[in-house]
Order: sequence, then C-alpha cells, then structure tokens
Amino acid sequence: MTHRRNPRISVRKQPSQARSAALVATILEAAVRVLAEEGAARFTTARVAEKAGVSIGSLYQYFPNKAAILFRLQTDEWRETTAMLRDTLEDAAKPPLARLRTLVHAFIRSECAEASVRVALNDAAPLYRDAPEAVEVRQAASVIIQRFMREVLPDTPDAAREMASNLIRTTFSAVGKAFSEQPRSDAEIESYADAMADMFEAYLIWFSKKYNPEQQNYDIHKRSEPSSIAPLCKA
Amino acid sequence: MTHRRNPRISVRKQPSQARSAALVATILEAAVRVLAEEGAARFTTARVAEKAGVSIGSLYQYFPNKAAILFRLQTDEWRETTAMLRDTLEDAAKPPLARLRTLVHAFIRSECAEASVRVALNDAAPLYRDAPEAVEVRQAASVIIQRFMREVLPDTPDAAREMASNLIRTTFSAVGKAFSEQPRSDAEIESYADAMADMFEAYLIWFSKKYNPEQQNYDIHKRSEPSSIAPLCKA
DNA sequence: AGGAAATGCGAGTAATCAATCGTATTTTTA
DNA sequence: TAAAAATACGATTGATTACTCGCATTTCCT
Repeated sequence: MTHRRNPRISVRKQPSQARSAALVATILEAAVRVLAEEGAARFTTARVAEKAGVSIGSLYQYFPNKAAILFRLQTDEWRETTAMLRDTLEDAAKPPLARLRTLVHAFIRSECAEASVRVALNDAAPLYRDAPEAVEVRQAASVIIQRFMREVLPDTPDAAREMASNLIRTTFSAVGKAFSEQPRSDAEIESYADAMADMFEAYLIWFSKKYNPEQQNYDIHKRSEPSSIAPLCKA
Repeated sequence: MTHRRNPRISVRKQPSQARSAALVATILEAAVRVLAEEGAARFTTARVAEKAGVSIGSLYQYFPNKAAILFRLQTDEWRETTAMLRDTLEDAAKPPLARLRTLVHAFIRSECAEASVRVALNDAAPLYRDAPEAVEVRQAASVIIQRFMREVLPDTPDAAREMASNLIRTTFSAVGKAFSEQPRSDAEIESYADAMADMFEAYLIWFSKKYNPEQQNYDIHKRSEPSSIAPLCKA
C-alpha cells in the first residue's frame, strides 16, 4: 500500500446523470464484495474497479481516494446502527428493560450478519478512526442511551448515570465486535445476546437499588422476561 | 505493503553469541518504539532496523518476516496478561469479588499504559488473528476464569456458568481495548474500572440468586467494597 | 444536427516495501 | 595463529499500490 501525504475523506463530484449514479452504486457493491471475499489487506482500488466492471479512472471520478470508499461504507453502517438504536430504545410500547433486551438481540444479530464485511471494515479502521463523523456517531449513541438511562434511573446522580451509560455503550459495540469475529450459529447468537442482556439488567437493577434502597419504583425490578440460557449455549 | 505468498510466523535462527542476543533485544525495543511513534501503517522492517541502528540484513537473520516481529511482541504481551489474570484471580487471601475488582483495575490500567503500542499492535492484528497461539491464549484465559467462576458460583449448571465466563472474558478484553483507544486520565481509569467491576459483580450476584433463590451462601452477596463512581467520572 | 458538457477509459508514473544475497567483519575453534 | 563459523551489512530486486492524465465515448441542450 502506498500512503499518500494527506488523504482527504470526502466526495470529489456528485453524480448527476443516471449512469454515473448507477456507477457509484456499482462501485460500492463491488467494494463490499471485495472486503468480504478478499479482506481488508487485499482491498485495493484496482480490485474494486475490476470487480465492479469499471475502470480505475471512473472510480476516481467519484471517490477522491481509497479511504473515501471505505469511509462511505462505514458511515452507511453507522447510520443504520444509530437508527436501530433509537428506534428500539424509544419504542414506548414496551417496558424499558424489554427494549434493552430487544436491542441487544438485534444488535448482536446484525453484527454477525455479514460478519466478514464488518471485520474487514474494522481492520481498515485506522483510516478513519479520528474522523469527526466517528466522534459524532459516538456522541449520538451516547445521547440516545443517556435518554434511555434517565428514563430507567430517574433518581440517580447525573455523573454516575453517565458513567454507566458510557460503559453500556462501549460494552455493546466492543463485545458485539469481538463476538462477531468468529462465525456463530443462530443458537449461539441468541444465547449470547440473552447473557449480555442479563448482565445489563442486573447492572441496572443494582444501580437502581443503590440509589433507591427502599423504593420499589415502577417495574424496573421486574425483569423483562425469563432468560433461557442453559439449553442453547456452547463453549 | 507487499504481501508475500505464505508468510511464516516463526524464528529463523537462535542467537548464540552474546552480540546477536543483544541485537534481537535491540530490534524488539526499536519495534516497540516504531509502533508507538509511527503507528501500525508505518511499521516497516527498514524503519525498525534504522531505529535499532542495525542493518536490514541483520534483522532478517533473526526474524523470517515482518509479521514475526509483531507476533513476538503480541505473544510477550499475551503471556504477561495471562500471568496477571492467573495471579490475581487465584490469590486466595482475598474474597472472590475483591479479586475480580482488583483484576479489573489492574487490567484497565495496563491496557492504558503504553496505549499507543497496544493500539498499533491491534491494528496489525489481522496478521496473526488466526495463529494457533491466539486460540491457546483465549483458551488459557477461559480456563482461569471458569475456575474462578466455579468457586464463586458452585451451584450453577455448567453450561450457564461457561456462558457467563465467556461473556465476562470477552467483555474484559474488548472493553479494555476500546476504552484504551483514547487517552485517559488516572481518574477516568479508576472510575471506569470501578463501573466495570460493579457491572460484573451485579451480574454474578444476580446469577447466584437465580440458582440459589433462598440460600445466602457465603459472602457473595456482600459486595467487595463500596464503589465510588460519582466524584471521579467524566463524560 | 451539432456543439458542449459529462462521463468513461486504462496505460503509465512515482512511490513504497518486503525480502535476498554476495560480501565484509567479528568471534570461535583447534 | 589460521581456518572455520557466526554475524553484520546494505545495495538491489521484484512486486504491489494509489492515483493521474490525455483521450474516447456518451449524453444533454438548443
């Protein structure tokens, strides 16, 4: 890999005609396939162009450099994940801990789906680890989780609650990432997600009791649903 | 980066004279410095040799390829971490949950110390992710944690306990890694470690109650020590 | 239609890097 | 001390890669 001095992560040109819009889509699809089939180390502009059936020159008309392609894929994924986070945690129809459990399952499942692409994207992470968008995404996730936490633990000092929010957010993404690094069966995914949700619930309930030792305020002490770990887990 | 067909991760030759042993040590020290100061992307054999004040030829006398240098560094670190895990969790002088809390603190602290080297090593991870040594290390850690868990939760089905052990092991390493990716103050480190220990304790206590609803068996329900989250945490 | 603008092309360029190999130097051995 | 063995050296090789630029083709506009 030849590293350019100041690789800029941005767009070079907006496709205006229909054919060029299709070309951008084709390139992105090819990029996903290259990542999944060849891995991050073999992700080259030439290979993407070839797999897309497009010339390198055309590729560089719409992406200023290699990192921009990867960044685009990562950004799209971030957007999806943030939407899922918001939709699930703010679904007022369900009790809070049930929402959290649902989220854990959905998140782990989505991490494991197309795991090869995600792992490869992650291997390419140094290319955009410090991008402002990365910070914004973490920020957005923090806000959503903190809002959820305020709902679940209303009578808790802000500082302590924020610390807990951050721990949960980090555990979410870091453990999801690590877990999906190896291929997993559906059964493994469900039982692992249940275990993770159990851990979060136990933590939140303990937290709640710590700041409201007597009060049995609404149904937080009622677990969302019985978790069935034993029948499904594997070493 | 030019990728050779079948890079082998092994040693080429054992240094026999004193000067060559010193040379190997010098190279490893230089490698650490290159990783810390330049990052994984700029980690090249030439740069390592130069920073070590040694010729490339000499470097290749003792390391068959670039990956072998990184692998050696990673292996050394794995060894240290495993030793710490074992020493801390098997220290019979303390009650179990206190040991766990100590471990969390020690682990997070060590992850944050020399964070730049660790992050860079991690960026190079695809080079040895599938090495048998990596599997062995995970295995060893699993055994230690499971032994600890058997002590803490003796009356729990094996399958459920193993699942919990794996979750805790993964959370440990994944969250530690993620947390140390950004520079952290001592205060942040301590309060984060406390929060993580709180979460583990809450999970284990919940686990214990689940399988022994009535029994107040030994002191597991006694938390190891009051955690002081609020005064130290930052967003 | 016909000129202009947009799009598409891919050989070529410059740079980087892993790893080798023939030679020079130092240490060990006998 | 002299030959042999070990160690050190670094210019060189071959391979890969990101990205450019001049030209060809297609589409748009009037």
